[in-house]
Amino acid sequence: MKEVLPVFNSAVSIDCVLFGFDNGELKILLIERNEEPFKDWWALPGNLVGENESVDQSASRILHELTGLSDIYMEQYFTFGEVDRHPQGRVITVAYYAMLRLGGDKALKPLTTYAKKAQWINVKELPKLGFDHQHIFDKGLEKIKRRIKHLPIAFELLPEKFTLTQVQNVYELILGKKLDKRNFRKKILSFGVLKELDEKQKGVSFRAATLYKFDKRKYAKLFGKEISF
Amino acid sequence: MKEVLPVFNSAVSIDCVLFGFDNGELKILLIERNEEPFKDWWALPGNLVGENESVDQSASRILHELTGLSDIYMEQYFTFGEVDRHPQGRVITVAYYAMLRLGGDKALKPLTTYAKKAQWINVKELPKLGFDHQHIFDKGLEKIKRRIKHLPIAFELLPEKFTLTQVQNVYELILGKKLDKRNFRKKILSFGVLKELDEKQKGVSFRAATLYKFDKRKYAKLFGKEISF
DNA sequence: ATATAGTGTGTATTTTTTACACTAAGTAAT
DNA sequence: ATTACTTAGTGTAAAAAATACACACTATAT
Repeated sequence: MKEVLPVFNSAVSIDCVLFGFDNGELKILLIERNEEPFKDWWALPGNLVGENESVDQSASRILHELTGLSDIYMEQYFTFGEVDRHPQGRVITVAYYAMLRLGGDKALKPLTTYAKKAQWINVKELPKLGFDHQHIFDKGLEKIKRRIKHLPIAFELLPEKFTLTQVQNVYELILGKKLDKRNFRKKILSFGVLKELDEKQKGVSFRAATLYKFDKRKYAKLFGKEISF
Repeated sequence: MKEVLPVFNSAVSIDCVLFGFDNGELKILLIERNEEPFKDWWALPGNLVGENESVDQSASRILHELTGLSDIYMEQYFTFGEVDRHPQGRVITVAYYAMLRLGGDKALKPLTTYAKKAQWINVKELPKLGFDHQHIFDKGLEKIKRRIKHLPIAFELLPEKFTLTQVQNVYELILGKKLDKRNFRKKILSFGVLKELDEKQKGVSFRAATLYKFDKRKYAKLFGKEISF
C-alpha cells in the first residue's frame, strides 16, 4: 500500500535546545562536532528524522540518546527551512526545546558518538555556533520567555523540592530581568500549582527557606484555564 | 560544493489555512481534490516544497498560485510529522495561515490545476477533510485565536476602510464569543493603530458608521511593545 | 553577643478589566 | 411630516490585577 513518493526535495532533521538550571545559571546542552561541516565547532544537538517515527517521536529519541532521559516535557516551536542552512544539501529542521533537571538524582549520560563531547554551557557565554544554530537558539529562548508566563514549564528545570527563591531565579534568568520578591511570590502562589512542604532547605549557613513542590494534580485541574504572569 | 545528502527520510510539503471574511462569515479556502488519494474529498490547499526555495518562499509561492495574491501576511504555525499522515508515503507538512481580504478590489484567481475547484467555505460548515487536514485546521484556528489578541492580523481580513462593528464581528467570529461593544471599542482604539477617517459608510439603510483604516505607521512605532486583548 | 545573609511578609496606589443602557442618526414606509 | 426601524455611538462605577515599596525574622558562623 505504501509507495514512496517519487520526490526528493529535502531531508528533515530535529534540533534540540535543551535548557538546564545549575548553580544558579541557565545553561543549554551543546556538542562539539567531530565531523565536517563545522568540524570542531559547537552546535545544537540534533539528528535526522527516522523513516518510521513521527517528528515528536524522533525528538524524544534524540533527547534520549543525548541524555539518557525519557518522559521530558518537550515541545516543537519552529521549523527552519532556508535553502542554504546546511552546506551539504537541503535539510529542513524542526526545532524543539526541553527543560531538564540537572545535577539531581542521576546524572545525564550523553551518548554522543557523532561529537567530541557534549557540555552544558551558560546561555550568557555561548560560543559561536555552527549552521544557523544561533538563530535557532535565539528563537527558542524567545519562545520560552513567552511560555513561562503561561505554562508551568519552569518547574521542570528545578529539583523535585525547591524554594521560592529558586523559582524566582529561574524566571529572572529566562526573562532577563529582576522581579520583585513579594509580588513574584504572590503571583506564583496564586496559580495554585505549588504545594508547600513541611520541610526546610538544608546545608545553608543562614535561615533555611521552606521547600515547595510542583503539584501535578492541582495543575491538571486548572489545565485549560489560562494562567499568566 | 553542494552535494545532496545520501538520505531520503521524508518529503516536505506546505499546507495553508487561508482565512477570509465575507458576508459576515469567517471562511477558509478549500479545494476539491481530483486525484488519489482522497479523490473527490475536500482538503486544504498545499503543495510540495521546491528544492530551491525556503519553506517561507514556498508558502508564498503556493499562496500566489492559489489566489494570485502577493504580499500577504503569512505565518508558519506548526509542523505535522506523523508517519502515516499521507497514505502514499512519508510527507512532513509545514502549516501556514494567512488572512485574506475577500470580495474587494480584484477577485482571487485560484489556478487549481490539481483540483476540481477551489471554494471559500464557512468555518462553521466545514465538510469532511482529507488527510489530517481537520486537525491542521483546528490547530490553526486555535493559533489565530491567540494571535489576534496580540497582533493586528484581524485587519488583514477587512477591506482597506472598515467600521468598528466589522472589526468586532471578525473578533467575535474568530474567538467564538460575543464581546461587549463599548469595551471592545475602548480597547481596540487604545492600541493606537487605527485611524479615524473623515468618511462614512455608504449604501446602508440606517445610520452610517464612521470608517477607519489600519495605520501601518503607528503600528511600526508600537512594534515590539506587546499589545493584547 | 554579634555580624551576616537570605527568608518572609502587607499595604497603598495605579492600572486594567468588567458590567451595564440609553440617546443619536439615518433610512424607509405611510 | 410623522413614525417605525435599525445600527452607531457613548460613560461611569465597581472589581480585579499589577505595581511600588521596607523592615523584621531566623539560622549559622565567629
